[in-house]
Amino acid sequence: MEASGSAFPSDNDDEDDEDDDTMDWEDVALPSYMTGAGSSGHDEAGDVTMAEPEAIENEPATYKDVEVVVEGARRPMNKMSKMEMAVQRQLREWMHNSHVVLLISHFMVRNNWCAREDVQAVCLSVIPDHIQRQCKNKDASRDDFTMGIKWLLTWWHGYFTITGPGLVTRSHDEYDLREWDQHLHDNLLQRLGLQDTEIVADSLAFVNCLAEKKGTRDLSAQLFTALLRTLGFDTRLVCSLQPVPYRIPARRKESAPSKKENEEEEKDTPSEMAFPLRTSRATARLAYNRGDGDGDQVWKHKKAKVPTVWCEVWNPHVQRWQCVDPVRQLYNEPLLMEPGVSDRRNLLSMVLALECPERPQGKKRQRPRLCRAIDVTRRYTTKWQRALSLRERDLTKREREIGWQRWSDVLLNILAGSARGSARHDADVLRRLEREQEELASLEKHDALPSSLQGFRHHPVYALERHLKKHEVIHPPDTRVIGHIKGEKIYPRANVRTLHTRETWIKQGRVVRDGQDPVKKVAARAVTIEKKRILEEAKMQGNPIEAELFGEWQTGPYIAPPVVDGIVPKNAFGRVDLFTPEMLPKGAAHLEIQGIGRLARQLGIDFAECVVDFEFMRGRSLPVMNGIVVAEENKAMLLEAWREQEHHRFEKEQSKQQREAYKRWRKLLMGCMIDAHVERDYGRKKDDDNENAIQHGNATAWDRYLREEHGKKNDNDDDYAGGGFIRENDEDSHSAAGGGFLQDDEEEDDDDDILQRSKKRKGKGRAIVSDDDDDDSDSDLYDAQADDDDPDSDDEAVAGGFLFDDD
DNA sequence: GTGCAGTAATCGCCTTTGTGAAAC
DNA sequence: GGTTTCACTTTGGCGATTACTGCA
Repeated sequence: MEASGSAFPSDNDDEDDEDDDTMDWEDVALPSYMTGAGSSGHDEAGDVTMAEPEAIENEPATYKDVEVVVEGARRPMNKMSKMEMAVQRQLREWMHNSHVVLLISHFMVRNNWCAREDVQAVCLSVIPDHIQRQCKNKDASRDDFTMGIKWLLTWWHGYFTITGPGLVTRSHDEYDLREWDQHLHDNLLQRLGLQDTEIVADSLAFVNCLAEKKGTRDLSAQLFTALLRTLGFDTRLVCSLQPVPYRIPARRKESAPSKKENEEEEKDTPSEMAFPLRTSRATARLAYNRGDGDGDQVWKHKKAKVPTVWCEVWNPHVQRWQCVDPVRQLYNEPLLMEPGVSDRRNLLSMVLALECPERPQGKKRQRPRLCRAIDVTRRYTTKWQRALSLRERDLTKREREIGWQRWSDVLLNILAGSARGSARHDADVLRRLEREQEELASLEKHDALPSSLQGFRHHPVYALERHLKKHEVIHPPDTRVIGHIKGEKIYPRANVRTLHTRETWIKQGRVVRDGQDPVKKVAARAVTIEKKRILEEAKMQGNPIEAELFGEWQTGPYIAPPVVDGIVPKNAFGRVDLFTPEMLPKGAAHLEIQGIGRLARQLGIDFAECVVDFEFMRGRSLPVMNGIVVAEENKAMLLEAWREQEHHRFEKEQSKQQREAYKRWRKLLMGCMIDAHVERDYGRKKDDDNENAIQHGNATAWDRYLREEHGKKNDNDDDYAGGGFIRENDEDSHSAAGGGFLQDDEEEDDDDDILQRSKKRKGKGRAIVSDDDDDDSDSDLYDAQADDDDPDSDDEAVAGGFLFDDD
């Protein structure tokens, strides 16, 4: 064979040559970029270099009738893989969830401040007398109650100046994480204009804002909550959380800027993006920048954008919580607290009402208990489903199947339940809570018929045919039509049924009954390479394959053929499908033990591997196995054999370990003996000033080792009783009572001797014993002398292990 | 301000039965 | 030499959904 610069070739190895002689090779001419001929083939140093990718792409190589075209990169460089996207998505979710927790903590701290006695004392000093007098009559009648709140709202409107919006929603893009790394301590928030609310260090600074009479909308609502509590109103601080979204908005292609984009560009500083208002932005900005007193009127106007913090007061006359917006002077107008759809700085997803924290009775200085936070979102939104979707992504099908709960649901349950469990609420408060929950639940159920087509999408009660998914159908066909909208029929959502292919039904343990016609046919889909080829071929022949879909009413439970004479019925692949436990053949047993199939084969027992699922890898579908299926009558025998085999294996393993241990000990001892021999025969010939030689005399290395170890022990503890090797020549100097090897020249280590010796030292020693009954400490030091009268304590002190001997 | 249609982007679901090398 | 175990690798297309824009 000749290879003219071929990359597949032939080293001049003799063996290779022999093999090559039997093969029919063909000479081919390689293009210049592969042979290295031409200018780019070798660099000046003579190293082989790669040709430019463009050259490869532009120069198709032709080998007789075969054309090879090297394609460029299939995926654009900036496009993320699915896995990268999943990682990014996970990161965003963690950021979102963390932000939610931090915001709740923030509002809980503020809520606690609103309940402090020192804060309320300052509040009382600023509230005019006539309002205080009016509020004292709040329990007299419904009108007095309402009037007290309205007077307070009016006074507050003139008293407090709004300087900013408070916390708002910001997108991921606005937080440049690279900058965070570099300037974390550089008050970056303020510099980037992301400081939406004032920094209040403690309750003193908080109440100082009341004296300064100005602050953000958030602060206004928080201080107003403190005022209401001061006047004896049962008040909750309500906050609509504005965390960073877990979803990234769709990135638009670069095109001519729209009108709105142009408007955005007009903004001078990032901070102004945080103040969206329906009233002219320019007016608000000018007023705010000037710092004149009228600027805040823009925030307080009834048509101003909705704030994210407000209050709720319990009205005993109507037995309901009523909302109070101190910023816009609104009372009991819950639906006006919902932000407009165009307001992207205020997304209503989770509204929490923080109750007044209880202070433990008789302990004024003690911290208040954790306050209860109730999810009251449904009271303030007409778009409940949208609020839920903004909270958190839906669980995937798999997550639902394995019983996961939404993170936000778990969190809200904890927030609502923790205080319920810990605080001492009277029956009245609990009843009030239950009633509120019922009221909120009914708000969801009694949704009015939507007025737009879009409103029917995902509606829990109603459905339109146009919104049915690919695998959905209205069943039965003669379902009663509830009404019409713009000429389209409205059906009950309960009659929307999901369809599946035969294979999908089998995975759910159901099988399509004989003679059933498919309800719907859709284009078949393929994922595996093999299936794709089949589909493509069918398409080219003009007969595209369609997938047949069936409804649950057309299926019945899957019943596998039974076991006969110990033989397990198998599918075409020699296995048993066991996607659900009900699919187990009658008379069979499922053994979920890995490797038991081998034993069954050895014993001549018929069995089949179990397929419980499929997974996808490299464009192929692979079955997921879990154990085997055998005939029920063989189960006991097989399990017994398995136990025996395991026992045998365990013993074998143990003896192997033991052999290994002996081997290592032998090696160590042999080494020591050789060392000792060398030392004895040649060591003494060394220099006389070698201290070791003089000191140890004829002692072997093993002896020296033991002495050194012994010496170390003496340095650490005068008496060692924990175990190991101890050589004892002097009774008074050492004692070993805890275990291990005791070598005593004069006496055997019987218990009486040990007790006697320990009693000699009793006056001096102490032992560490543990006392599990004592909650305050895990272990206590007992003075042995103090327990002189208790004979049991003597034993315990000895057996405890540590004896300190002053000798 | 609201709803609708169109567009673009994200994201979840569907699919459905291996292979070769190393270890035992 | 036969059998078992382990590692390999993280598709990709389509439909549903959502955000956004312009228009009525």
